[in-house]
Amino acid sequence: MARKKHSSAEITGPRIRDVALELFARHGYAAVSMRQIAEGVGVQAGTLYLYTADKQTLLFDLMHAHMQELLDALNALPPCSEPLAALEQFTRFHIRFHRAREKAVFIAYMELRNLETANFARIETLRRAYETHLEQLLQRGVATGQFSLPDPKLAAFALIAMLTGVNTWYREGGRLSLERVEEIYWDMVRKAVGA
Amino acid sequence: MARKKHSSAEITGPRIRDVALELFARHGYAAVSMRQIAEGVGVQAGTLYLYTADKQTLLFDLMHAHMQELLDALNALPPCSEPLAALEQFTRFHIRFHRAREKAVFIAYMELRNLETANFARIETLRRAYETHLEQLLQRGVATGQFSLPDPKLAAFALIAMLTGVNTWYREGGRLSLERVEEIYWDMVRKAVGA
DNA sequence: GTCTATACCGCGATAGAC
DNA sequence: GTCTATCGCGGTATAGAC
Repeated sequence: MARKKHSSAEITGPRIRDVALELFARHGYAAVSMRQIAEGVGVQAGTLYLYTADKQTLLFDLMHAHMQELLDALNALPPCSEPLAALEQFTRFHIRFHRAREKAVFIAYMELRNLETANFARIETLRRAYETHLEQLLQRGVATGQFSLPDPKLAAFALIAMLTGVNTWYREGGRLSLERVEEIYWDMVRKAVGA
Repeated sequence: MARKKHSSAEITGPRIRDVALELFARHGYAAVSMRQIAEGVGVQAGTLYLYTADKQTLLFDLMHAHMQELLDALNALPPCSEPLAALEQFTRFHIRFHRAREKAVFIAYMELRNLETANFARIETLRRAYETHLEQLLQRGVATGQFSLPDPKLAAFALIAMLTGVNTWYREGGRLSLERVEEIYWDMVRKAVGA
């Protein structure tokens, strides 16, 4: 069976990234060794280097894939020209997307300082694109008079920080369903922009 | 001069904490070595162990001192029974206090996972006390009918995340003064609670 | 109180057998 | 494709001289 020849290789690459994501999120990039990752995958440490150039590249690839997925998902949302409806869509999307990727989100925020300069710049560019999307949405609402905001840029920062904060306290099976959390946060977002 | 005998000891302890704060904030606890801290202080690595039991204790002491200072400063604010005025006072206090302690704040949020279980529990207790203070303030405003909030606990989480987020983008000498930033955030906070 | 020296360990990464 | 073995380095922490 010639097919068998490459089957484990096709599995090992993604497995390495899964294990690294888990361990980096739990203990932090600097605190996790390549040997630990290898143990989680079930291979020897040297084997990792068949799939990644080095530890830094492994971190960058995880963060880059996450940010790219975030932007792709944002752009895949149904178009929505009405500012208030667009803001509600963004709010619910942000909470759901980030909630479903708790580990990747954690890494994307916490491990920025462990990226080498060039890698850092690439991730920051993607993050800025996301922030700018919200900022422009808010500006449209201000232009139509539906929102009342002294500074749309700061408002974008403030809202993103507020919404991402859900990840720090939300636990599956807790007091509130995620749907209910979306409702409560949307209520605060709507009021905060003066709509 | 017998006084001289202990003078350097009285200086070295705080110096170690200053340097550790700086390095932990910049590179992360796990990425910083005791040798680096010693070099920053200007002593040999072994000397650090005259002032701290180990690296973990050094981290815990920094975080604990920060959280204790935060609560002490909060409790030292002039009493304010009127909910709207109290919320404005809290908003401005939070932004100013956190802005003035950028490094300690960063560590207090980022290095929680590097604390051993017992140390983690102690820090979490202090953090919860701070959150509860805001939650109860919001509840008073709901009780008087001045605030309109579906869930004061979530609102407390949301507002703290939003306000702490200032630290991620604010830079001295940037487009806006801190006083102006306080105004803009207070405007959003006031609206978000339905006041 | 600070130094030098060092024990002991685990790190990232590579070489070469199979 | 994965293994074993290893290089060279740097980690935390301690011992003992001064």
